[in-house]
Amino acid sequence: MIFSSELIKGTLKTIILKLLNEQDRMYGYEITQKVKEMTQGKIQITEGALYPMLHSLEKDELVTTETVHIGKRVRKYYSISNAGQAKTKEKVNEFAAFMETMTFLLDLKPTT
Amino acid sequence: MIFSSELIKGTLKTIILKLLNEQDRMYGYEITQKVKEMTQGKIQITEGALYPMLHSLEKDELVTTETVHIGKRVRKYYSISNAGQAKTKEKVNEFAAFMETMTFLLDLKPTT
DNA sequence: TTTAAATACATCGATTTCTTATGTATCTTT
DNA sequence: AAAGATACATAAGAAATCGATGTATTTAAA
Repeated sequence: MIFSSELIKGTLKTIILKLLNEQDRMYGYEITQKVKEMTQGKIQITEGALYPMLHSLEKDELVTTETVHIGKRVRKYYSISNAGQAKTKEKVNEFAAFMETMTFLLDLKPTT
Repeated sequence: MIFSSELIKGTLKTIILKLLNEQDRMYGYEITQKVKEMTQGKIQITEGALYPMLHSLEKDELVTTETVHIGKRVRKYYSISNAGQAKTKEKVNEFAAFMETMTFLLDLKPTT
C-alpha cells in the first residue's frame, strides 16, 4: 500500500527537514531511498517533487549545499542550517498538533 | 493558532466525508461552522474550497443532495451514500495509517 | 557483452487543489 | 439604516505535485 499523493501533500518539507536535521548531510537520491526504506515503501518521494523542494529550501537558506565528485558522477549534499533547525522544530511541532486535532475530528480515539 | 493551509491540504475530503458519515445530513455552511467549532478555530474551511469539493463528492455519487427552502433562502443538504460510507472508512483508515507512519518518521514517539 | 536496472542530477508541461476575490441574496442584530 | 451573519456559487490565479523526459555513469544480469 502506498499513501495517496494528496495525503502526502504538504508534509514533504517537514519530512525532508527532519531527515536533514538528524543526519549530518544527505543527497537527494539518498533522501528518497531513506524515506522509502523507513516507511516500507508507503511514502515514495518522486524526483519531480524532491528537487524543486530542495532548491526551495536552499533558496530560503534552511539548508546549505556542497557538491562532491564521486568518480565521474556529481553528488550534491544538503546539510541543515541553524535557521533550518529552528524551522524543523516548528514544522514537526505543528504537525504533531495537527495530528492531535485530526485524531479528535476523525474520532480515532475513544471518547471519555 | 491556525494550521497552515499546506498542512490541511489533502484532508478536506476526509473531514467532510467523516462529518457526513456521523450526521444524518448537513449543509455546506453548517460543515464549515462545525469544523471550526470542533477544532477551536484551528481548521477553517473556506467556501472556495468547500463548495467545489461538495460538488465533486456529489458528482462521484459519494453523497446525495436535497434542496430545502428556508423562508426565501435556499439550503442544500448533503447526505452520505452507501458508496460514501465505504469511502469514508477507507479514507479515515488511510489517514490513521499515515499518522502512524509519520509519527515514526518524525520520531514523535520514543524508540524502544 | 550488451542490455537492463540502479544511481544521480535536473527541468517542464499538465493537473489538481486551494486561495482570494467577487457576486447574489436573505435574515438578524445593533 | 447598516453591519454582520447566513447561504449559495463561480472564477482567476497561485502553489505543489505528477509524470514524462533528458543526460550520464555505474553495476548487475542475461
